[in-house]
Amino acid sequence: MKRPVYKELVAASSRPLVLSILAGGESYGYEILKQVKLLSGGELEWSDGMLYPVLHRLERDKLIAGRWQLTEAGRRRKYYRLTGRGKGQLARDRKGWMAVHGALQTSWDGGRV
Amino acid sequence: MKRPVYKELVAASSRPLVLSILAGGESYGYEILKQVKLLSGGELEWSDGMLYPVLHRLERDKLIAGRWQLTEAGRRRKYYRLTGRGKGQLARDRKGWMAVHGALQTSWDGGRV
DNA sequence: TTCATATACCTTACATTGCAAGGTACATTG
DNA sequence: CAATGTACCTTGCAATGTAAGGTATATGAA
Repeated sequence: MKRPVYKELVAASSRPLVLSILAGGESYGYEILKQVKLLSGGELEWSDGMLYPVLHRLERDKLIAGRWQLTEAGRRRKYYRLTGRGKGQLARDRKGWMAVHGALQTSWDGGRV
Repeated sequence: MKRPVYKELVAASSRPLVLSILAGGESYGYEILKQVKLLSGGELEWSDGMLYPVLHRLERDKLIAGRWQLTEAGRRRKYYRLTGRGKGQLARDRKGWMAVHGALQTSWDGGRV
């Protein structure tokens, strides 16, 4: 049984990862869950109870925009796309992430600055 | 005025970064704050109101161990060192971080898996 | 002397977040 | 007809940083 990534790390990566996935084209909740698993080589498995509130927040903040769609099979889906604001936020998140990653790398390499 | 890193990212990196700094030798709160700033090239500036509770939690969980010391100047400091448990936690945190970082990198590179 | 700055520690109220657990609904497969 | 997969949603709980406040001492400048 794989030990899951600690939740603070999930919280830190959820927005950049969702925005980044949507930067590659429209997607919907259930599919995003599978994309995250695929992107991480199976290392990350998000719960849906965590993802849907994330999507609602991102939509509320106008970083993504959603539209309901019916599949031929008769199933409802909510497709999301990245907005202009979302693109900007993704760039900032990425920059912040890389800053922290750099600090961690440096400290892991022995901490010589 | 620099926009600070979002708080979820601070939460995700605080434990691994503190443990990693202490893996390089004993240190104390005030100094750790400066080391973080240095390690990140000035990109990260933690507040002390965030760090002290982190140190208390890590000590409570036996990942670090503290001892009070008086400087010649007459100032009190609480020095912390990494414990065996702390070493193990650092290794796991690092693994988790790299898993998430890998997923982000892949998605930033275009998402082809 | 007096004032500001740096050192060095601590705590509380508040908003935010993932997690666990629960729910609804329909299609497909055995 | 039962189990599984798809696809969405919500609530209660614990944990966390932020902002703001506090205490205390040393140093250096006006």
